[in-house]
Amino acid sequence: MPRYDETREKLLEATLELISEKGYLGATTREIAALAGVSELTLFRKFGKKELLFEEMLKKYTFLPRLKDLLDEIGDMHVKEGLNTIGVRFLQYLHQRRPLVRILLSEISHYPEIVRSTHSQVIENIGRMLESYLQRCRNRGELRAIDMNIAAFSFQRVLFATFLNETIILGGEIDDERMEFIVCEIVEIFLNGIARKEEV
Amino acid sequence: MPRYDETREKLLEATLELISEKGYLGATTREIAALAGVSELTLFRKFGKKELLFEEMLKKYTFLPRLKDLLDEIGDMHVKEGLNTIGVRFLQYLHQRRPLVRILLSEISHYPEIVRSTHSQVIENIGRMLESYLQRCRNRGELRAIDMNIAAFSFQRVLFATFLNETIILGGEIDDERMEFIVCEIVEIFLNGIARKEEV
DNA sequence: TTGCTATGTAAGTGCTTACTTACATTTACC
DNA sequence: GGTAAATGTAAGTAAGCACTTACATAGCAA
Repeated sequence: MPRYDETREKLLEATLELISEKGYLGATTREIAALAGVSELTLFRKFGKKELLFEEMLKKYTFLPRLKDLLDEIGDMHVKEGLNTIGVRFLQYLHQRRPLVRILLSEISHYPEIVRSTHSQVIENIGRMLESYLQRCRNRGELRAIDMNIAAFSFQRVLFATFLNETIILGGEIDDERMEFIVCEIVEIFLNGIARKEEV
Repeated sequence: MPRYDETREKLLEATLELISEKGYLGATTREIAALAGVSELTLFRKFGKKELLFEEMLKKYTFLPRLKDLLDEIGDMHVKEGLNTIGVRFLQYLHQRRPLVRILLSEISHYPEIVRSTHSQVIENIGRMLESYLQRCRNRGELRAIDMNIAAFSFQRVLFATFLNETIILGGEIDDERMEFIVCEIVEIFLNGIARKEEV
C-alpha cells in the first residue's frame, strides 16, 4: 500500500485532460477511467462521485507559485528588468496550466464558488505581487505617482488576455522566444506609454 | 403567418440565456422551450435539432457593430479623447453581449470553428479599428513611433480582460460611471506609461 | 363549412449517463 | 501458502436526454 496512490494520480490527470477538452458534462466517467487505464468502478471506489473527482482535481492542480521567492528574486531589479521577468514567468505559468485555465473559463458558471476561488489563486495573486513590486519601484523613485493597483492589474491583464488569445482561442503554442518578445513589447509600452514625450 | 416569427425569436432568446448559464450540454431542450413559453415539440418543429438551434442563435446574436461609423466619429479627436470613446464603447458593447461572450469562452471546445469566427467578429475587429485609428494619430504626430498593432491590441486586451474579471468572473455589473473611470485610468497609463519621465 | 397552418398534449423510443451490485482475480506481504 | 487489500469483469438500475409519433385543438381564410 504505497502512500503515493498512483491509480489516483492517473485518474486526476485524466480528469484534468478530458474536462479541459470536453467540459465537465462532456467528459464521461467511462472515458476518464479509460484514459487513466483503469476500470470505471475503480474511479467510483476512489472518489465516490464525479463531482468529488472534479473538485479533488481542481485542488490538486491549483497550487500557488512561489510568489514570495519570485518577489525576493526580482525585488532589487530595475523596473524594466523586473517586469520582464515577472511577465515571462506569468506567461510560462499560464502556459503550463493551460488545461486548468481552460476549465476555469468554461466551467465558471457550472461551479461558481470553487472555480472562482481557484481562479483567484491562479491569476489574481500575480496581480497583487506585481502591485507590491511596483510600489517598491516607486519608493526607489523609478516610477511616477499613479495608482499602483490599477497599474499592476493593467499589466497583468494585457498578459492574461494575450495568453487567452494566442493559446485558448487561436489554439496555438507559445514558445519561450515568442513569450519574451511579447513581454518585451508590452513592458515597453507599459513603461513609456505611446504618446510623444513633448505632448505630456 | 407573420413574416416576423415571434415564437422563433423567443426560442432563440431562451437559448442564448440558458446556454450562457449552463453551457450547451447543460441547457436542455425542455428547459429552453419552457423558458420560451412553448412546447418542446415546437422547438423541434422550428429548428429540427438542438445543434441547429444553437447555430442559429449564434448567428442571430453575433452582428458587427458599426465600426466604420465609430471610426468616422472619432477620427479627428485627439488621441486621449478618441481612446476614451473607443474604450467606453467597447466595454458597453461587451456588456450588452455578456451572455454571448460567456458562451464564446465556455463552448470554444465544443464548436471551435463557429465560435472562433464569432469571437473574431465580436472582439478582434475592435482591435483592428483601433490600430487604424492609432495610425492616424501617429500621422498627426500625436504618438511616437511604435508598432501600432501591438499597441492597439494591448489596449484592447486590458479592456477585455478587465471586463472578463468584473463581469464574467466576479459576476458583477458595471455601470456607465465605473466604465468611464476604468477606461480613463487605463488610457492615462497607456498614453504616458508608468515610468518617471526623466528616466526614459 | 372546409381546409390549412401553427401549436399543443401525451406517450414513447432508443441511447447514454452516473452509479451500483455481485463476484472473480490479482498483488503484496506475513 | 494464506490473508487482505486493490482491482477487474459483467450485468444492471434508474434517470435524463434528444428526438419522434399520433392525435387533438385553435385560429384564420376561402
